[in-house]
Amino acid sequence: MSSTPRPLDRRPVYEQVADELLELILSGQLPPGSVLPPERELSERFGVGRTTIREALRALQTKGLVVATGPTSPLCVVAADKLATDPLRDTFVYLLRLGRVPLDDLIGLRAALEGAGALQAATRDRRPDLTAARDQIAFMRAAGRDLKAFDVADIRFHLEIVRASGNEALTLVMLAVRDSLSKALLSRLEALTDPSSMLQRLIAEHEAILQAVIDGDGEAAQHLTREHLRRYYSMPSP
Amino acid sequence: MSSTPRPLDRRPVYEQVADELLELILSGQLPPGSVLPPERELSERFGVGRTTIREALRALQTKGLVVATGPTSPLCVVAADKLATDPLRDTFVYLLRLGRVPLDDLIGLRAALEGAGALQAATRDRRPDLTAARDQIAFMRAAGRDLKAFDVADIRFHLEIVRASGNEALTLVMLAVRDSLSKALLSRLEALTDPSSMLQRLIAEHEAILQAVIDGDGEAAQHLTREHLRRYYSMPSP
DNA sequence: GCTGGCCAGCTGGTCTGACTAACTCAGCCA
DNA sequence: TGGCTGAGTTAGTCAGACCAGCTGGCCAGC
Repeated sequence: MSSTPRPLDRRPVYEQVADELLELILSGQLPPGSVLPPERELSERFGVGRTTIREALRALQTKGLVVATGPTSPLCVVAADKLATDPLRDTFVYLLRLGRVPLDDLIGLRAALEGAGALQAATRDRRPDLTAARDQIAFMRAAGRDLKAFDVADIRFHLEIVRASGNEALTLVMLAVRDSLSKALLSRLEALTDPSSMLQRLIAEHEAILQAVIDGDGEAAQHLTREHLRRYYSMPSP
Repeated sequence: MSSTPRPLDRRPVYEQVADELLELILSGQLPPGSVLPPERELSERFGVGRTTIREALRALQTKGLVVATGPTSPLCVVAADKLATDPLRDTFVYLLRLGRVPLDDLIGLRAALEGAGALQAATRDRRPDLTAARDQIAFMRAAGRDLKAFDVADIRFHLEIVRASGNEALTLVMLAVRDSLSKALLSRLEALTDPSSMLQRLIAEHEAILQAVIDGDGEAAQHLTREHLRRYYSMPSP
């Protein structure tokens, strides 16, 4: 009776289909930006029902590898530059909300990432372009009491510093962690009754960080960044 | 005719169902480890077809929030401590294979994470327990020419150092990055014809890192870790 | 009384066929 | 020429059905 020994392909079919499609995407046979065949065609091609195809596609969609372009148009493979900070951020949110990691650890992770980014930016061979970061400090000054505008410039400044490290992976993870934190913490600044002195201090800290990076003092850049973030996230009651 | 203004719930129903289930999980109304109701019951309760329920569950499953316990048993909410290194690692794999981030950036990210972990481990208030890390160095020595055994101890050593930082988030991300790298790179050690001298050097580097952490010299611990990893990943041709 | 096997019912996995709503585009009409 | 119409295609959704594996209870045989 062992004519078909069934070498343990006990995994559900939709998983196998998802894996095959995944490999087609990762191997480039379904290049980024290309449109996937319609569900019914995939259904025929794989010899499985449309339900199964849909569940496989849903998995790929959740992973951020394929995206819907319109209500009734076929899915398409995500363009490489549009790919996936969302799943990263979501994972951090889940880890936080399910109590797998404490909030302080996420803050520490952001401090570690940005500290390392500043260090790398300050010490890399090719001097990074920091005009964008400098501009953000000017925006912070110009913001005056406009906390919203200040916050935008703040966010942008930190992004530019990490970006100056030239490490795309560092940048992406930092963004994901920051987003997950901002989902957990309401903006600290808005809790302050008289934010102006705090804003002055934040501007000064940003300036110090930028200067350290410009001076190529990686150690200082890292340390200032870490301390700056730690203070920021423990703000109203330092 | 505007009796039902349809306030723009244009998102597909399975997404809305997934969001509701997600919120039930994150809010603790479906606590970790609890069993989800059967698909047919969810179908009735939400007033949607079973197809829709299944697609929503598939999304949650892909995010790693619910897991199948058996071939025919209902899904259950993942236990907090089992949650999600996989989606994290997968994301890095996709970023890498789709060319969104270069390999060197991922290596740099791991160096940044582990460097920061070593720094934190060396400078935290409460002295960390490093006996496990020390043991791993002994195992490396005992491994002799057994590259497999050496590698296991190597992996474990790095894990213990980051774990000594006390930052769970740092540890999780580091593990995910490392796994994604090991999927991209075959073990460097196996490419060497005469690995013994290299192994000696690696052991010495591990010892130096451990010593720096024990000495509380965060800066040295960080620097040694970063350089160690950079060398390791560019190994056969330094 | 206990054990073994049988059976019914529940579950997820899968398929089929059908319908709806929205998009696309060719072709028609003004 | 330019706008409109209608057919075709598509994802989204549903209902119903069947299978395979597991669970629990029941019953016959020891």
